[in-house]
Amino acid sequence: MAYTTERRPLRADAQRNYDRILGAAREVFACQGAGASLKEIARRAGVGSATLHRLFPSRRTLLEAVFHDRVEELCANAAQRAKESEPGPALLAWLGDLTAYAAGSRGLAASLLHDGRDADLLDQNEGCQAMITAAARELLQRAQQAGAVRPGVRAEDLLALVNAISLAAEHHDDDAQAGRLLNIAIEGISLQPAENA
Amino acid sequence: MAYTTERRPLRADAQRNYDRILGAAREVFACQGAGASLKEIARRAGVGSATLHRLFPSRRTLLEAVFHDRVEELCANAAQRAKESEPGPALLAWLGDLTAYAAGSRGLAASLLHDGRDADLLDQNEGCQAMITAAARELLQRAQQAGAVRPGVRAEDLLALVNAISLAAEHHDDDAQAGRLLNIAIEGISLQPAENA
DNA sequence: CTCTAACCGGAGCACCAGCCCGTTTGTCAA
DNA sequence: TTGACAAACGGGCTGGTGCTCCGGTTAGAG
Repeated sequence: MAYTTERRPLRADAQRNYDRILGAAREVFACQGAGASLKEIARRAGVGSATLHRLFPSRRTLLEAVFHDRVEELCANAAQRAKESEPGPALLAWLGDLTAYAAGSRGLAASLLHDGRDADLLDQNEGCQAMITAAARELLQRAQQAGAVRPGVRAEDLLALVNAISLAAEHHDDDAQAGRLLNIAIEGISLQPAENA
Repeated sequence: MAYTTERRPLRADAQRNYDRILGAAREVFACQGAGASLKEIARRAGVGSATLHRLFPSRRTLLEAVFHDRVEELCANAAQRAKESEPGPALLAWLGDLTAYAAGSRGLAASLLHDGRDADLLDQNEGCQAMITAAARELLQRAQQAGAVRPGVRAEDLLALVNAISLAAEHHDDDAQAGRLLNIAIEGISLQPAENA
């Protein structure tokens, strides 16, 4: 809840506003999607819009902050999966987690797409993207060493694909679609011949 | 160029404006992406914004009109591919065409996503989406009958995936990514065991 | 307690999509 | 050819956005 820029401790009032904004953003994003009005968030947080823009210079900064804990959780899942399953299944299971999560949090996918060349996000390199990429790379590497996944597949591609799938599925009424699309992708990275069903 | 609503012939001036807007939209979308300002398009077409909104009730209507000919071309490609290749390779080749095209026309993918529940688009069911879906279904069905593609795969899913891939690749600097992602998807739908490279 | 720098937030800017409505213009019948 | 009328036009308005400027407020160090 009290995640802040590590630069220098915020002044007490600033920290309070930071938390309020984060809370409001969580609610608003959840029910209106990631495209929601920032003014509305500021209003609901009882804060001027300038304050919001000072603490979160871009919409994406805010999104990253909002999703930060849940992404951490997801990365923890990755470690857990790695421990309790074989490399191959671990990766697959985690991709499932990821898809479910991304499809569930409306608009996360969309916002993560919008180009990484976001100045203030790059130096603060503990961004969500970086964490997830690291986790994915780890799982993928082990799966590849175990021979469960084709060697040509890259972690970034896998993530991009999952991201894209979530995004696509979000906009079709069909709830099960994300699962089917993921399945297409998975069958694609699996080394074993596909079943003949 | 002179594609119009088939309802009733537009009055001469209206038709002229229709064409001008289409021309301007083509230019503007091409260089600014599909999110470009509609006012700017109207301005460049030498037309009031109301006129644009009357002839094209939504941004998507305009996009559909702009891309209509090229989509037709794409569907013609599908027939061509079907004639000159085996069912399996034909589908794969066409998916390649589709990806290349979608990745090339910035923003088409994004706009096609945004939910199909667009009233004025549904009755005018000769929309791009419908044409492409039909073409894909045809190719897919033949490929499946020939045993080249797993039976579980649906045409809509395939299209959604290609669409998602184009969208994802568009936002990463990596130009070759679309190809790699498509490859992941393809290996996934192929019935033959993956090569051991 | 004082004083400064950090912080606040409303007013303002530029932009957008979409609509209203008085005006112009194409079209068709007389 | 002319007249009448519906069709089409487009400027300007509304209500929204993201973002910034700047005069006022306040936390908190000394």
